[in-house]
Amino acid sequence: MNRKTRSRYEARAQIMKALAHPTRLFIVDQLAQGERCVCELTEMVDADVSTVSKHLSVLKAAGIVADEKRGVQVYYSLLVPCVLNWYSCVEGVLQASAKRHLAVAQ
Amino acid sequence: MNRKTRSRYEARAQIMKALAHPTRLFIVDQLAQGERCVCELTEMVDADVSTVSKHLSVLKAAGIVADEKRGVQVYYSLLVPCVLNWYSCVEGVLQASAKRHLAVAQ
DNA sequence: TGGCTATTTGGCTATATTACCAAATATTGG
DNA sequence: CCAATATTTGGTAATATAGCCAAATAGCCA
Repeated sequence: MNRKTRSRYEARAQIMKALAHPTRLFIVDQLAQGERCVCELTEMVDADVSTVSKHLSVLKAAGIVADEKRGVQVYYSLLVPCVLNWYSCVEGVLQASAKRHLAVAQ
Repeated sequence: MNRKTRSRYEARAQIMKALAHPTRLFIVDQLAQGERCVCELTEMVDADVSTVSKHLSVLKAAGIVADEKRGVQVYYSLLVPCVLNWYSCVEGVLQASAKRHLAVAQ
């Protein structure tokens, strides 16, 4: 793997990494239904505001969400809805794994 | 977010995390073209065999690849080709980010 | 059997990530 | 301006991840 190839895969991995966290996946799901401010997300997630804020900054840095300040609140919105299409695949993996574990147990 | 919801998102994140590494993404791409043994992948990746082996075990634990021992070699194959569909979305994010950076630079 | 090759596992260190708290910043309204 | 609220940032401790080396394991063949 040469340098150019490696950096391409690193860029991709960076984006995947931004999504590879339960709280961030949850946030993305919420934003799929419409924009939300940090306070709303914080209440839904049930973690410290600073924690949620940092999760949002990770998603923003990856280019997955956008933020817009309105008054004292900051509203986040989903910039790339196509990530939602991944779920069917992820669920497929989960179900296949479940089946496999079942088979092993028999 | 209640316990059940959280564990569902954790399961999903686990799978995403397994893919969120440049080397593992590269490996998945190679396996998309057909099964490969650890030694072949090691040569392509250019890292220690033990490192590649561990990456493969992460992918296997997530249910993304399967392994089959044939003689002294172990061949890995892609169990879930649908992950390849994610690339178009990832590339979209990357291009959008590039555009945004360009716009900021102006 | 004994040596050779392929792979995995254990151990270790360096680095990255996460979560919380506390403090800083920004905006609104009195 | 001051107080109150929303958000971000800095600091820190706990945990997770990644890479390498060395050692263990497994199969093949002379």
